[in-house]
Amino acid sequence: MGVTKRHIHSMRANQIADLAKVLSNPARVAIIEYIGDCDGCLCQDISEKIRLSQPTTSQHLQVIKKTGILKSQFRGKAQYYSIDVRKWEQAQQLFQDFFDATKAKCI
Amino acid sequence: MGVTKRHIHSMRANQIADLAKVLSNPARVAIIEYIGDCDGCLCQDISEKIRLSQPTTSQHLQVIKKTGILKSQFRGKAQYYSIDVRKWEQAQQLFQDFFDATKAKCI
DNA sequence: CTATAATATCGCAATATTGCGATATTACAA
DNA sequence: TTGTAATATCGCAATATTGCGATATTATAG
Repeated sequence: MGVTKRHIHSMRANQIADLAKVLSNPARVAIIEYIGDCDGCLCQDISEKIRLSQPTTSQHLQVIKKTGILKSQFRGKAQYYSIDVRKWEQAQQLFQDFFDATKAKCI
Repeated sequence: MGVTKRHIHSMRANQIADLAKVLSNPARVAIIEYIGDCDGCLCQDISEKIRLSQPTTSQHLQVIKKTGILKSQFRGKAQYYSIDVRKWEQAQQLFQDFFDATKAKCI
């Protein structure tokens, strides 16, 4: 039918898939890389840097933000995006546990 | 237009995205988890375990295999899938470097 | 060779994703 | 309030993904 059958899988499998989906687009990876560089980035600057239109960049930002990995705050008319390091570490841990657990079972 | 613009991003960003795409479906995560458990799994067994049809399961297996993470070998009429630990470690490293590098820049 | 069991591929329908232009919204300055 | 700069949202077309039934392929047993 064409819809991912989330309900038949474990919560853990869905969590990992959800996080991976955020990183499954090179534009979003590039955005995260760029935001890491500067402490607080403008959508406009990111858009220029990754060479995608402002609307497209904004949409990707929303997708990443939905996971909690990004936080933003208005200063003047501009919105400054930065990485929520705590969430970022949690995400890393989720992947790392998955990789480690799988590896351990193979040995 | 609806196509991911891979060419405008760095090779590294594309690599990470490609790998993440494999993990962006919970069925594929579940398959990897299950294959880790048994040393050499049949498509049939995996299909039953994750409760998706045999064709769907086989297709997911091909997608994962394309990255090199899975290897397979025929024994009798059956095909046994198992994880290529070396490739698995490389994949982990790729993610880990990305997470670490991003984190380092934030501090 | 023929039958059989296991897996892979094809073709399809439903849905999701990607990227953009046009437009709406937001927050401040004057 | 009005103008302005920055960001968010809408609506769309093109393409990609997901899952399945039907069927083809593959590898062995007899």
